[in-house]
Amino acid sequence: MIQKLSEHDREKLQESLATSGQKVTPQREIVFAVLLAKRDHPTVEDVFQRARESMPGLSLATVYNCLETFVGCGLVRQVNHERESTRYCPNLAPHAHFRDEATGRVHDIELPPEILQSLRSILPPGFNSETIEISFHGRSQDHAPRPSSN
Amino acid sequence: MIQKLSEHDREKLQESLATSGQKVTPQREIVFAVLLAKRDHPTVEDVFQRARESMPGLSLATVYNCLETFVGCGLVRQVNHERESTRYCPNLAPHAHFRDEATGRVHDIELPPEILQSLRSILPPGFNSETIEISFHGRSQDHAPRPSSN
DNA sequence: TTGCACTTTGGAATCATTCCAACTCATTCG
DNA sequence: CGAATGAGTTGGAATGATTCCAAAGTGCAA
Repeated sequence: MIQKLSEHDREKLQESLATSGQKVTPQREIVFAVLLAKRDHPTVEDVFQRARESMPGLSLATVYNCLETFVGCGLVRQVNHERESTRYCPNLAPHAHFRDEATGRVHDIELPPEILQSLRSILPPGFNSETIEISFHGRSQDHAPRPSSN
Repeated sequence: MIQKLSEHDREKLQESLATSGQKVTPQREIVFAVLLAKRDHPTVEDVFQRARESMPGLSLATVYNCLETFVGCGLVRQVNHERESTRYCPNLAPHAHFRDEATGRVHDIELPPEILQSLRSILPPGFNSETIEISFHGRSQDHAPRPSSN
């Protein structure tokens, strides 16, 4: 069972929603409380299950709505931005990706070894990573089709 | 229409496949050629469309199979590793994620501002990024449930 | 009380991906 | 040669996450 929001968290919720003309509802309170209660990066389904313990009538659609709302007003982040079709690239050198939100295009960004190295160094002991994925999201002025080198 | 593979690329294909006991087939040649021809990070559907121009009977399932095979033998990379359910987290401070492949759990990794800064600096001029997503994939020794701070 | 804007809801629809059973084709073996 | 084997391919069905939609609910303001 999920604890009620603290006064402070309720205010945060209320304010964030208000800035985009939206309201606090019992459903939103519970969904937000679920996210704060256990920070294990739950899926929508997880949130749904947990929230239902406190509000059995809650619907899955509402959970989707709440989460989208929260992301929209900056209360919460999505861990997997990339929920579109999987893309493939034959560039095996270490590189990052830049996704242009205007065009949907994805560009390769070269990744200097020092950076890769320093990234690896921020992992706490006991964490061993085989791959690192880095993706930038934004806009680029480069809208011309680039030569497809080979 | 896709150009045939160069001798060199065909060999690369042949060797990579051979190491995992697999063979070169016309379908695989075309799919690989499609990937090399235009390095724009195509989706499976894109690859399917392009490959069909050269081989009208090709099926979508085969394209999925080929791509999976290529990823398996290291010929090609997937741009979006994260093709599972979207996850959410209320940690708004800049941080990276570490996904433990053994448990499926996702951990937050603190991200020092210098690193964030140096990452931003590798973007070529004209690229403006609002968000950077960094995710490590590997194994961690930390399998104990961590206290869910709040 | 009525109207309006925002919400919630359940079910249908969509979309990427996976699964599966039938089929092809080259190779091996008797 | 002709059957058996096995990797590979195929189309269609199944799955799973997510989105869409239309109907109903909930204040609040005029």
